[in-house]
Amino acid sequence: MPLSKTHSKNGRTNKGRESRIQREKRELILGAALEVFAAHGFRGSTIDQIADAAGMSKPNLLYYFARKEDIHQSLIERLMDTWLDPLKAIDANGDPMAEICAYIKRKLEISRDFPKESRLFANEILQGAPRIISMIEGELKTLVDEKANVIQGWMDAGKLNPCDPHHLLFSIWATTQHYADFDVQVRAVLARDAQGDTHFEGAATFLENLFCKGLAPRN
Amino acid sequence: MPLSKTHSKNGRTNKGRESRIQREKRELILGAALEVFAAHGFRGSTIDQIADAAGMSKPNLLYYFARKEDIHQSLIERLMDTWLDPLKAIDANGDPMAEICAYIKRKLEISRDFPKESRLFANEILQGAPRIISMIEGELKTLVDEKANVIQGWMDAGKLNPCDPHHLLFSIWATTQHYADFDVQVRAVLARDAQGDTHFEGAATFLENLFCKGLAPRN
DNA sequence: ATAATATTTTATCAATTGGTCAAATTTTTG
DNA sequence: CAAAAATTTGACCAATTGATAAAATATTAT
Repeated sequence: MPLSKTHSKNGRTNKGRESRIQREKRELILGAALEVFAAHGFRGSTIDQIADAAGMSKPNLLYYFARKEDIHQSLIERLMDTWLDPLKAIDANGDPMAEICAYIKRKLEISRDFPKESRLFANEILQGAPRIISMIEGELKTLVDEKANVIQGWMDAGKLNPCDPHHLLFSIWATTQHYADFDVQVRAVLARDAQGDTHFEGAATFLENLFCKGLAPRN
Repeated sequence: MPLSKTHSKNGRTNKGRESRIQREKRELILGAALEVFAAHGFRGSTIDQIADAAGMSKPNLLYYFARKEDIHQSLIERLMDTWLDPLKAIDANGDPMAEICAYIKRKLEISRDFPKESRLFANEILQGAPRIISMIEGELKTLVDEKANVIQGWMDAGKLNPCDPHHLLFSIWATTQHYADFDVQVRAVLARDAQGDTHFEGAATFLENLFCKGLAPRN
């Protein structure tokens, strides 16, 4: 008996549990979909491509995710934690300079370790964020405003060179995510002989230098 | 007699000239295509969408550009000048700090005045730059290496805080283009009442501050 | 004006796309 | 082992997509 309807609609088996196969195959599909969506955006990606990349037939894939949209949604959801965690981790009680440097470092590590996730996010934003705009306007904005206040407090206390905290966060996002999103260009321009992820070290050094000098309070 | 073959293959009319109608319609199409490609990437955009946006029928559009690829190619080509000019304008004989500040300002103005072009470029890079990788590895890399040398010279002369010039350029590209490419997110996060392009002023102030302090030589 | 040329429309195509269905197969459970 | 449930497959479908052909219309040159 095909259970795809029951299964697909609530994402559960009859007994209310996910089988081992389901867990594994869903994971397989999400991995393949991440690759494809990151490279072509939502509209530019096809279910066939994802099924191919996952090594399964299209109807089989659709047994696990009833619609293309659902796969994308799943990816975005699990991406969000990865995306917001580093910002959440900024500690209002820590040393201002150290906190911001640590944040930059963490964001850069995410670009290095999860470049496809970064490109998935970038694609979504570039295309007008149709599927995550509410999260951006809600959860993200709230969190950003909160941390911007923390940073503003540090500046008011003379512990950081005063500047707009929102733009500071933008510039940290931009510079760090650039290494994942514009990876092709970065590699082409640097084009050293052996180029694994070596440029990430150079980037870390450069960014620490830039932001440390740029944010150090005037004495 | 339908001249689409002759016309489409070499982009010229029989008499070797472009008619007024051809000039105007091509322009109309490119404008519409820029909008669509910037929003959905190459694969995510359809000829129908572009034709709709240009207010003409699909076959009529295909009379001016025989293939979807050709429209995209045309856009990319005319984009390249806009993209490389500001970098070319960096003057080795100018004042280092002033030159870099001016470069940042110009790049930010381009994000403000040509956001769709920026997103078109970002989409192309994100998707692996399949259609412009040779330009990146060739013309762009050559130019970047040349200007990186100029900047290195300034650092060696003690006129700039020493750091990797390539990463410096990356960080300028990233921070300025961010305001075009991630526009939706920027607006959502800032979300002030009246928000035309006001945030570009804030961005200019912030970036000048950041890079000026970050690059000023230690005395 | 009229012939030549350029532009636009209508109709159409084959391929691709997101998605469905029922049958076949495999896995799990009793 | 057998029955039940879960998974996989192959055959389809309607809509969309990139593109073409030919007829109809408009423009330009003589």
